[in-house]
Amino acid sequence: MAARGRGGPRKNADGPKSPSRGRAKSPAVRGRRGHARARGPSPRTSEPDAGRAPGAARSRGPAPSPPPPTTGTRSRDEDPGRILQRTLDQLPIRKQQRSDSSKIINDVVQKIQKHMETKSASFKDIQKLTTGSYYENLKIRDPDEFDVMFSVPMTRVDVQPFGLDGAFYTVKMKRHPKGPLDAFLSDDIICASTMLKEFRDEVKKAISAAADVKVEPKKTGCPAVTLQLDRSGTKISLDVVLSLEVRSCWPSFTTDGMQIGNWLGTKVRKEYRQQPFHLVAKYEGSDAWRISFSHVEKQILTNHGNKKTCCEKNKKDCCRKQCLKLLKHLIEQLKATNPDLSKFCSYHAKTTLLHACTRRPTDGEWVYADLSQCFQQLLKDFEHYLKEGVLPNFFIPKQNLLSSVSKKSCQALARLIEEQRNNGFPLGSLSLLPPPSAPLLPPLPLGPAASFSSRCFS
DNA sequence: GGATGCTATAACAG
DNA sequence: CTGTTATAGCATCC
Repeated sequence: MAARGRGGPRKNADGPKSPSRGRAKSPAVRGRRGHARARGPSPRTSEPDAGRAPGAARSRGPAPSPPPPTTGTRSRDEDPGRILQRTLDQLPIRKQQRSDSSKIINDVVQKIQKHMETKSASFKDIQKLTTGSYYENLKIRDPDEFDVMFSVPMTRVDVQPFGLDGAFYTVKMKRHPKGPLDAFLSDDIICASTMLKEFRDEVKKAISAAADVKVEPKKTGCPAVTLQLDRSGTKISLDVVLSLEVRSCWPSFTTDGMQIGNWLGTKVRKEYRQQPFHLVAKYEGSDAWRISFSHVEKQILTNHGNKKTCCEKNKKDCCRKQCLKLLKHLIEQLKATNPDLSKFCSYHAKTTLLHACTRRPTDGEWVYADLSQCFQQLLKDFEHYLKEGVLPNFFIPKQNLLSSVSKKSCQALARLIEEQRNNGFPLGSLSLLPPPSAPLLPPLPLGPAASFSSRCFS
């Protein structure tokens, strides 16, 4: 997948399949380390700890476009930027945990991959594609959920929409010689559920020797084979997803989607649209496959700046990813105590951010020091979608990601978020998570964050 | 086709 | 801030 922006000397920036955006970082610019702004619980001095969010309310310099409107509710004496920063500080995955989990996951994934390549006729051409939050560096708190797609490259297929919103498609093989997928065909149409059933069986075989890996029962409509790993106390769930990689023009339902022209540029958009797309299988129902652009999402989020240098070392930092992490965190927190919200997922958050980036395309509208305002605005965006009950898929505008969520749930979440937002610090409740490793220290003198923690949502 | 090298990103220590 | 450690991912070499 993607992540083209990474690795290897880029020979040139305009190879036909390179979505590179001509962004080749010159060698001189490399070696950027992460922004070490999150460093566990902040120092307890009164010094500015939250390195990056000092004066959220301060002037933003020559902003190319008007700042997001500030809500008048900035709270009393506490700097909301600081509260947000303290919350953010609690979200990163700890190094040791990351190391432990990835070791376990990589081991299992490699087993499955090897098995498919060597023991299975139908899936021997499969390609591994890592997707989802963890591999986008957007997973928060615990590395306990991983997504890996196993993708079968297709040549010469006819993809037809199935249904009205452009989310599902049937796949027909055109004039084909005998091939490894013949067993899944009926009238040359690839049957998703048959193929997925066999895939699932192969996954089971691949991990049959591992006592600490369990296969979850299949869930109708869910495209994944979900594995539960429990190795010496570390519990991880791994979604293994079967997909078809289609190298042809994107379906017409996507024509008006992914409006990143003003944000990342029309050239970049064109490059992305020249990449293959994926169709993921699901159980039961029809023989339809659901379309997925997770590889493009990953690239967009990696190369998220209006300017090429966004977030590079010694260049301006933006807060797009931070805003997304905070929104995901907020939704997770609300879900944890509210059963009515079970239908909401992190993809709603991600989609909201993508739309927000197209509406406010310049880096100047996402300056790190303005985290507080940017996040408030993002919450307002989300509330708007909830109140309308309509959140268009970023790639397929006709598809409403809230169509299967009841109006009641949408209203409920909108109200909860509004309440948070109008509270002065929407995140007050959030920053209460106990620090990752036992909080030996008394609450910091900086503010109510710590005392909020046990109060809200409990 | 596996080992290795290089780079991007991030956590984290000083 | 700088430097170190770690995973991920691409490219290249043998």
